Amino acid sequence: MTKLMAASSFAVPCANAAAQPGGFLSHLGPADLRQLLALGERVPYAAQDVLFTQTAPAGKCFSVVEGVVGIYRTECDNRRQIISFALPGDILEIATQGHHEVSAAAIGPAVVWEIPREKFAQFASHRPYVLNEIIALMAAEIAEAHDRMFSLGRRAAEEKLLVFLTYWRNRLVQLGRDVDPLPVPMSRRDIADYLGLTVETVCRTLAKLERRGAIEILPGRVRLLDTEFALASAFA
Amino acid sequence: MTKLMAASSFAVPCANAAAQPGGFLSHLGPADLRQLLALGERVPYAAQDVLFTQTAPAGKCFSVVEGVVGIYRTECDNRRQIISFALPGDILEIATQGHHEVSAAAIGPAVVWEIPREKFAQFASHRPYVLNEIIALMAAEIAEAHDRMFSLGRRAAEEKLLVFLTYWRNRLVQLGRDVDPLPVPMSRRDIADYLGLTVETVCRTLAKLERRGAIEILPGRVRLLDTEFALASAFA
DNA sequence: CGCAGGGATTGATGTGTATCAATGTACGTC
DNA sequence: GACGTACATTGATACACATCAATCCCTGCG
Repeated sequence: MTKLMAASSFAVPCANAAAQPGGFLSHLGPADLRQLLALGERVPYAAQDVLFTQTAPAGKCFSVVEGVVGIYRTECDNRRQIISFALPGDILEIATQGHHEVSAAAIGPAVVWEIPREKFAQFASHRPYVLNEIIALMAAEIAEAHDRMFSLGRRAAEEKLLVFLTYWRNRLVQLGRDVDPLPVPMSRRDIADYLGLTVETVCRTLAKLERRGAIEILPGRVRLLDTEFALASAFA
Repeated sequence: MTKLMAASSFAVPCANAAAQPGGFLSHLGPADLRQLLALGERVPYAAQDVLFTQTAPAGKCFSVVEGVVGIYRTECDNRRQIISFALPGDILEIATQGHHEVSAAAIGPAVVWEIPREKFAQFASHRPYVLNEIIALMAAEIAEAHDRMFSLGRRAAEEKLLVFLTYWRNRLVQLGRDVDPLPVPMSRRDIADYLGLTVETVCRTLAKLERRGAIEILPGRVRLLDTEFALASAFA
């Protein structure tokens, strides 16, 4: 298994970046894919490293290969709202013109595939079907943003946490990860900034859910026990 | 002035829908534009009328011609989060596949230009440059969604109101509207559902801002007096 | 003109979450 | 193995916003 993975990674470098299930350009042929990958480069990041910051010129687009990348917007007074956690296969800033309007930082060690914007534009310009892939990708991003707005504006802390945990589990399941003790690589502060809460409220609410038997808190992980029941009133 | 507007509306029916400044397909030539418009139809709606609802099949896309349309997501228990207020020139559900994941309703009397999805897809299929317009449109929508998430997650009620009012003024300015007493056609409930607050908090916060001399509340309107100062700490 | 109904406003009160503060815990470094 | 630092947790308290309730106001309608 491991050998197989290594072999295919060697044959098509950075295959993860583009061929993740449900990920970007999954419908591209191998020839296109190889050509596209050759235009970019693999860049490793350490935990907390910043990929790009809002207001900076958007010269490249990015695709997560390994690890988790936090996308966030900040205000001058240290307030931060995490927009999303990007996982392998996710594309960042693919249609951004001019300047970034968000920042991105590695949650833990991460590998990112980066391609200069003009090279990608050139690649796409004589492959019209790529544009449709981009549109589908952005449509999914917009739909997810709508979910987030509802959660941020209309859910209480406990429901925010439960929705987040089940969402996060589903994302990892789609990547074929083991989620029985669900890995939670981001800090409590990251979760708080993602949900529009404070660190303390996140801790307390998780503790409350644990006392109730809905979850079990482990170092760096959370075991989901009864979240479907706890969320019964939250889904239409 | 009025005569001129009427004349040009006659020459190119529904011109508003697509040729709004900054609106969709503003770069299309007149021939393309006329052909596209012929594929759809003008539909009038009364206040509160529903254009489409979430989970319904997304058979058409929409462009607001007159009035304001609220885009929102609801939960079974009456909770509602308004995603955005669509104004003339705005396009709705242009890339939605399958089912709507939001609902839309007219805030006041409105006119909407509607085109069957497959007809539009056919129109776009042999005009690759249209796809780039769509991508730019969606990129702007995503950027705005990021703003909204920050506001919903990280701003207090007063700041939410001030940011909303200045945003709304800017949007109307871009449409060439008179904004000195700023028209506010949506109800307090709509504003509350847009900002993630309750009706009462919206009323109270507006009253507080009025007492402070930042705004003046008029029937159906708000005069902005000192919002830039009041927002001094809110912008980076 | 009087009535009815829905939105807007204001008040009294409750509560969820933030804030402030302290302690606990894990991990990296010397 | 001791220390230091950052993160996590828990407690006490404050406050912003929600909730419940009443009144006001405007508009449409008989």
